[in-house]
Amino acid sequence: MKKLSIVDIANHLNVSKTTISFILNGRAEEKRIGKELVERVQKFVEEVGYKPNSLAKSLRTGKSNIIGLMVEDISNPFFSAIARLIEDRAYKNGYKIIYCSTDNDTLKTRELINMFRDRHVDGYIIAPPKGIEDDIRSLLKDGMPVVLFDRHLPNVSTDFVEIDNLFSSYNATKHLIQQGYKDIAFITFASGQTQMQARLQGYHNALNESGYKPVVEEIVFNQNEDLIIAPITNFLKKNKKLDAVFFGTNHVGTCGLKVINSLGIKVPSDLAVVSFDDYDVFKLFSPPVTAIAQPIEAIADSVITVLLNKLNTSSQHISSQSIILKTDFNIRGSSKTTTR
Amino acid sequence: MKKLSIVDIANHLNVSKTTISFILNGRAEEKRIGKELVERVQKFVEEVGYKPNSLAKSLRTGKSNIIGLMVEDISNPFFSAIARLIEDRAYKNGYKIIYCSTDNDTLKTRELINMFRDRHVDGYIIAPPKGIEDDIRSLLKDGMPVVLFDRHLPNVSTDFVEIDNLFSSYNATKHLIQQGYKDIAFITFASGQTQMQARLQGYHNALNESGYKPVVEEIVFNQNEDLIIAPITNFLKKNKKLDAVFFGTNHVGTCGLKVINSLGIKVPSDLAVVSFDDYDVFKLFSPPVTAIAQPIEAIADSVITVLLNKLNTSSQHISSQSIILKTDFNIRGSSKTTTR
DNA sequence: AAATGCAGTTAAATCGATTTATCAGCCCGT
DNA sequence: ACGGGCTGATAAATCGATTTAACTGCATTT
Repeated sequence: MKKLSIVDIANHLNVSKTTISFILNGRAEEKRIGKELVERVQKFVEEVGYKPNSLAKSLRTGKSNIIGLMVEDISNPFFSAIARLIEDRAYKNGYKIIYCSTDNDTLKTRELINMFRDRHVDGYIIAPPKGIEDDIRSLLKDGMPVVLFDRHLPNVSTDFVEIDNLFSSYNATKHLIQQGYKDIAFITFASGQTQMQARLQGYHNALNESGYKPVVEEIVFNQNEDLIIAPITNFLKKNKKLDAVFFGTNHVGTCGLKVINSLGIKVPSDLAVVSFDDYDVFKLFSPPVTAIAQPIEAIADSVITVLLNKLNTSSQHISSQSIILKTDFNIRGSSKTTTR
Repeated sequence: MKKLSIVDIANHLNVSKTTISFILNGRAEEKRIGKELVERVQKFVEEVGYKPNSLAKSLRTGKSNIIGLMVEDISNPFFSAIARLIEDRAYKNGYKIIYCSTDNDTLKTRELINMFRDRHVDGYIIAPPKGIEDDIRSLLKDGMPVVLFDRHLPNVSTDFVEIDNLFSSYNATKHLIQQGYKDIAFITFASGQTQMQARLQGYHNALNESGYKPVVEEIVFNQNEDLIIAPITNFLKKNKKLDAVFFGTNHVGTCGLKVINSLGIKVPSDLAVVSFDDYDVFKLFSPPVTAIAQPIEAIADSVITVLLNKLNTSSQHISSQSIILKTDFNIRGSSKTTTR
């Protein structure tokens, strides 16, 4: 028993396949097809469970109902949580997701974009690495709906969803200062991306206001965790006079906590800790780590809303919108209970 | 400048599109096409960067080069880590991934399978919920390559990749017993799936050997974490005489630790903790939690190897294979340093 | 009576590839 | 001089849908 095609249906009912197609696409009324026939067709289609071949459909219409989702790394809890929510919303709206991890590698991302393009995805959701500007522009030029998130590309005019990195970072640093900490380091991944630049800036702004000296350590990203732990270890060993650290991402923060544990550093008496991106590790560490929580649901909602909007309105006239969301600052045990 | 089709190429070179197709598919030799012509075509194709429309290709050949990946929940670190690795391997072999989270919901899974099927994915990688047996059988009947992982369906004969749940669980329980613990509870999600049944069995086996009484608490899964934390809290409050708990999954384990913290229970003096599925939270908890680590890379490798194998050998004669992998038992601080 | 309009339906073109079947020369042997 | 066997290439069918353009009656205008 092969899969049925529209021709099989048409033959069986002694009707033209054109008619079937019109009926199935809800254009029966528009095409003035008799109610009785419409019903007969619908009943039969239902009965045999006929589903149009979506490939053929896509080939003809140019629409695939697939959204390409490119995150930095799906195994990062921040991205996997967002992916999960985006997936839900997308499926609910009749879209499927093809996803991939870019590793912030421009070349890899370029290849993946081409792959998506080749697959005729209808829209793109991308956490873009630097250097991918031209590829995104090229997508836009061809009228593809693109929404960036987590960061944006300053020289590309496109829709994006972000959080208020500058303020969040400023605020967290300020918090440490108010707690009495003076030698506050900022440890993060080396990255020219906007979100990290903003976080760095926020940190600097807060320190400047108080006249404290910034100490920034930039780690080169690597899939191998040991190569992240090693430089953090060196850094903390060298800078013994630090009394607080601010980690720029959840991943750095987690590695940082591992270092702190292995060096036997006491939190917060030896060293206070704050991190960007809240998650279970920070909640469960002893003492729990104060962290900046991104509004994951709101991000996912905004992203998908903006994208669906672009997908449904063919008008190219809408100028691109930037959505900047607020973060939550979750102050936890260590800093609250400590007075110095 | 529209996208080029094979006809454009053919016209421009004054050659038949058939010829172009043969050359591009490496059948030039077989079809005795002149070397000179082959070169001319290849050069031009390279020059203009022509890529065949993969939809049209898929429509004709029936192959989509897409693998459907269905995990329980992509935001669970265990699954997202595996997804990441599978993604890498798949892309390296020219396959893309469409993924989705089943939530262990049979109905949702059924719909997703149909969606995948509709999209003509070439193969399926599934962590199957119960009740989906018939759908899987139907896939197999139609000759679709299917690999299950993390669990299997006892009444469906298909390839699957798993870990040795029974032994791992037995071993972990045994470890607690050897440390001197007597009142050991097993807390997990209620689930009829094979992996959980095996874990339960292992726990029971170990306790039976020692003549201790099993105490099992099964939590109903819920997306809302509060509804997981609440029953665990009740359970721990009611069973004050417990001296150890064994959590059946990373998610339960994490929630369990939250409960332990909020109740002010001291680990391991009040309560020793062991969990299935190792990850950062367990490593960084104080004291670090002993955990059973699944060999994530090996699982991903096995899954993709088995699937690619099935995809490349059209012969249906190969009987299905089951791969059972060993786990690592990571004994950490709490249990090692404590003697009772 | 020819023209127009409309309701109801459909034949045929199209999307962009792959694959089957065939064809035009040319050489060879008988 | 004619069938057979190569070589090198292609026309046409096919995959399964959508969409355009047209066609058949019948009623209504002009």
